[in-house]
Amino acid sequence: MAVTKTKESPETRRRRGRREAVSEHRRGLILKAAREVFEKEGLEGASIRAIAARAGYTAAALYFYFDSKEAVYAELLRVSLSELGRAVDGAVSGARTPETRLRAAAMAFFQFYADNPRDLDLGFYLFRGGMKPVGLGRERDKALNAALEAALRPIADAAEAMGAPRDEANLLMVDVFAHASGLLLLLHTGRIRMFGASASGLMEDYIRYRAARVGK
Amino acid sequence: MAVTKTKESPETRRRRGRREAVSEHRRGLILKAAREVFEKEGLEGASIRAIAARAGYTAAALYFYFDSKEAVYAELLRVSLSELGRAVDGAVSGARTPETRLRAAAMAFFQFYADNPRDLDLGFYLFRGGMKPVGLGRERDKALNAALEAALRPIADAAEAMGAPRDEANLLMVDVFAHASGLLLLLHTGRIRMFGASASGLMEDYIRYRAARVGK
Amino acid sequence: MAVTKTKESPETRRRRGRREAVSEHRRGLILKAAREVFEKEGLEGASIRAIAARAGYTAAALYFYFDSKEAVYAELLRVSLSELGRAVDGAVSGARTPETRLRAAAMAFFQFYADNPRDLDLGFYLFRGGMKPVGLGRERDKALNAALEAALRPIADAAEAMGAPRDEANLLMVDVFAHASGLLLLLHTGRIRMFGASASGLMEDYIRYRAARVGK
Amino acid sequence: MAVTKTKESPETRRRRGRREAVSEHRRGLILKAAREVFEKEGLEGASIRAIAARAGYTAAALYFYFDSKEAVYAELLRVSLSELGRAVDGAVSGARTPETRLRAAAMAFFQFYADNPRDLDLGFYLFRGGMKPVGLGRERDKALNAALEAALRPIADAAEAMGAPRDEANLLMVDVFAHASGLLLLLHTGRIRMFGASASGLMEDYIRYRAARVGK
DNA sequence: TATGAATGAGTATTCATTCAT
DNA sequence: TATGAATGAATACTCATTCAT
Repeated sequence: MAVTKTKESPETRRRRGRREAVSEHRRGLILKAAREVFEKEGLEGASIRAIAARAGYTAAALYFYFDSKEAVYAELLRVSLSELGRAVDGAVSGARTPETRLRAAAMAFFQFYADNPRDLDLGFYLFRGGMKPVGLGRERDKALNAALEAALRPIADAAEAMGAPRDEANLLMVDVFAHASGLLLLLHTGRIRMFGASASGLMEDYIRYRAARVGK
Repeated sequence: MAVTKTKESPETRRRRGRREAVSEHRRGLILKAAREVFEKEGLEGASIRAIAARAGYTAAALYFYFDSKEAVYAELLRVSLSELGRAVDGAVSGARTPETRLRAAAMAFFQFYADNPRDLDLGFYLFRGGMKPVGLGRERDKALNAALEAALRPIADAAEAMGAPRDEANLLMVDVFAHASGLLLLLHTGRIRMFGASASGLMEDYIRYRAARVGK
Repeated sequence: MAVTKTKESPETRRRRGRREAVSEHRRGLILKAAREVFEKEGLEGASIRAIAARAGYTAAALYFYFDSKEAVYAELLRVSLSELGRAVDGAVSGARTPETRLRAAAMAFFQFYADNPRDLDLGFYLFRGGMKPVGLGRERDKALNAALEAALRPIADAAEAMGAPRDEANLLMVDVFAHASGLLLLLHTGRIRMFGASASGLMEDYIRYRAARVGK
Repeated sequence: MAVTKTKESPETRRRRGRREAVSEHRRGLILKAAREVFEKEGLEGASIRAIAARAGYTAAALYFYFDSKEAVYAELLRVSLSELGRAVDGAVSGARTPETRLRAAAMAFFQFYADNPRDLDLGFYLFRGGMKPVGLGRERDKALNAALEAALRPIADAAEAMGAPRDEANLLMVDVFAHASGLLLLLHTGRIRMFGASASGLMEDYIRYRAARVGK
């Protein structure tokens, strides 16, 4: 280091704390702007310039807060997944029996994305250029995948509590994930309406019958 | 205008017919090229120039055959959906009982996209920028949706033949569509592998149990 | 190919010839512009935009004529080296004895760069970022190096004709190359003047004494 | 202004001295960092930010010690030239006769840059964008040129000691400078290897024959 | 019908520098 | 003295599209 670092005075510490808080806040504003642009323009239109402009910044300024465009999206996705996780956990915690926990978790997962269509897009962003995984860097990728899996985990846990062997519980979890994803896809692309069906109704039916089969 | 429009002479008509046939053929060549480029490079790499080059044309020349890049993709999708329809019809036609028809149709649908991932991308391309419908013009959109529905119809038909009321048969069809879509999504994004599951196995399980419930 | 290629009509051929000539001419104009920008702004300022602007084009248009910025410079350098070669060959061809050929070749090399300082820069461009070879692609690089060597070759040839063994002739050639380069460097950076010396005088002295030692 | 300027108290003066010493020291640390970055990344990679980071500073902080990026380089070059001077002086001081002094000085000059290629880059940096003098301000420029000349001076001195008139001694010095520069250029750009020659061998040959001609 | 030519808007990212604190 | 924040200009290159010929 270039200077001898003495212990921080309380005043200095306070100032630094304030500065960091402000910085964190601005980071948040940029993320918010990113979300908005992304909501209005879709993933393709969400250029670094557009995001910066919406946040009241120069494009160059964003690089002070994020390393790259990918980093912005990764952060957005991270937050999204953690909210998803909270939503599922919250739903599960209010349920007594394994059966109700299973249904609560599955429906919470479904409902989260039904209510926040853009979060679904965000999840799909990991797989850009058609369906080719994009990889935001190995580590970040792993962390995001782990967060997704964590959000789904309560489903498998409930199934196990109902007496399903672990493998079966896992398959059930994946199956629920798939069904929810499919319905959400149809829902958000207007195809459910096209067939005159109700997405959450279908989800509930599915989960009811699926749950009934657990452990048999 | 000063030009007197006379009725077409037979000779003129014949010539025009030939010209149109030739033109149609060249359109086909371009589509073929587009498919190939698209298969090799994915949606992102499939630029108008790349397609044109592969077809032995200049980029500018493509605009004689298609209005825009979108139009090329729409056409590709149209062909894809009609192939899907044929695949499903073919599978159904070999099945005797309604039950086997139901399973055959559903699995054919699933398998078509499992085998041709790019066709799935193409389907999703209609909803680019995440899930925002791109709208290639109302009419074209309608036609494509109709083609998709036609490909799924045998599923509902089989369900009806098994005794399900029309509404329920329709819902079943949508549900199958959703489940297949979800599994395919997971499959093509590597998430099925991540959870150690087999997509077509899950699809078969799903359809078996689903079929068992028809009419009850 | 998309169309059946029939033999070109004379009219078509003529037209194509004209078009190609025009195109070639415009390529030349761009190269000229590049040279000028490069002369005024130096290598650092010679951006693709600046060149395009000077040529009356959009930056994007340049890519119709050249694959990349490097390609523009490579072409410039190629022309420069071929002119250098011609200059040396011309000088040599007017000399009768090996001794005069040696001097003529060396002085022609020196004089070419003394008269055209920017061509020297161009040569150094191959080695950008300090002295790190940049490599315009292996093949192009090789071709340019070969052109340079060809321009110097007459020096070694003359030395051999004077009785020097091949190895010694080659070393002489390199030595001449080095001395000329050094003097030119000093000349173009104003250092010769700083020491009150005459670059071409020094070059002549050097070559005279050097020639006297050949074969001894 | 309303401020009464009083004579500095001894205490104030002492404090100021300490402050300046500290400042000078930190300047040195930055220069050291600059040198290191520059050695690792070359001129292109040596951004103000990279240098600052290595020195443990923010980019902005550098501007308290240097006026601009150019200024940093100028300072680096100044140090480099003074080291060059020391190297030459050291070599000369160990030599008894004028002849050996001449050879020692010339070879020390050559060897310094052969061993420290980055110092050569630094020298060329003054003439960036090809050969266009960059001008760090007239004065600085003059100082740097003087330092270079001082490093070369022993060569001319030795020649004079051998009996050469001053003018001839000066020309010899320039000629040696040129030859060394040329060989170094070829050496650092890989062209010596290309012709299968040894740079220091050629330098030694050159200086030997050149020395033999002094005074005749 | 097809081409060559050209454009304008767009991409992410880097950089030296400035300034209020 | 030093920092965090911000900027504006710059970079090479790509793309879908248009238009005169």
